[in-house]
Amino acid sequence: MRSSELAQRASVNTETLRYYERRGLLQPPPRTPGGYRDYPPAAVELLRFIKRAQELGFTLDEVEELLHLNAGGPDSCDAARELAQSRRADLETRIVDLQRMHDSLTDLIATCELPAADRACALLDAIAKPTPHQRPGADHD
Amino acid sequence: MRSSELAQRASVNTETLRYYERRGLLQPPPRTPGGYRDYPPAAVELLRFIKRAQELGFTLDEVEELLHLNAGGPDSCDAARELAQSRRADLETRIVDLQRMHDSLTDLIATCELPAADRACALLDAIAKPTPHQRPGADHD
DNA sequence: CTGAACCCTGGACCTAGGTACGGAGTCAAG
DNA sequence: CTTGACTCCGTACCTAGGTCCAGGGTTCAG
Repeated sequence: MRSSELAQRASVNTETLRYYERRGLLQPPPRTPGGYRDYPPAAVELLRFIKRAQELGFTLDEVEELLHLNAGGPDSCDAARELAQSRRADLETRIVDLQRMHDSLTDLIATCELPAADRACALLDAIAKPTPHQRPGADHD
Repeated sequence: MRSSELAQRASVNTETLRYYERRGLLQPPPRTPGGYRDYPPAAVELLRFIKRAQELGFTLDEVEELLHLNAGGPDSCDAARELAQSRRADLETRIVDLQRMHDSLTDLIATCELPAADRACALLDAIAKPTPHQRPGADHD
């Protein structure tokens, strides 16, 4: 199938196909006599794999690794699992970080909601200071 | 104080100071007769404000907004609070997304750990398919 | 006075993952 | 044969937030 058909079926831009090919993520497909790319039907699945993996937080470099792993033997499965576990650990760290930011913002907003007639903005003030989550004085270099 | 001193005290690169100035985030400081930037002591606090806000997930554009807000009257406090609330809502969304990715990866890894002598890699296989979290057939266009 | 250490500038470069553009070739319909 | 849609290619551009560089000026100690 042609670029635009594949692009449409996989919900990506045609330029993205070229980009992936340049990156080595997609095998260069055979060409028609006129020089047009002629993708096999399986390319749709492959692109969906890529998009799905991206959704799971894999970078394109990692997706490429996954793809090479897929081409390898049963040992590759262990390597793939390790990659997934490592990605999962990253995710856990990021979730904790975001949770902490979220809690800090909640504190900030609460501060701001205190009734105070002619206050300076407590929120802006509070951002400037070390958070209550940090040891007081820890930032005091 | 000089660029390098400020940079060191605020734990940023001196180039970052110039960058912030270019962006309008930092007021151009007065210059010494020799043309060197001469920052007031308060600049350290300002930079810490910026870095802290970034940690909280604000973009530099938003930080700039926050700074302008700070220069405004008491009404600005409400605007700042709204910004913080909106940022907090974003954070909530992102946390849920990451959590979902995390759960998907856990499923994937579990699949992979099933004993299966001469399996094809279940994980790679599983990524290619719609997740169990999605309606089966929803992806079936 | 000299050399080191610092600072100045505009502009290029970086990551990641694309997206857009211009000019030319191809293909199918009319 | 012409027209319009599609595709080709290389290259430039985009976001966000910086970072680095070359070539020059300043400052200070010795």
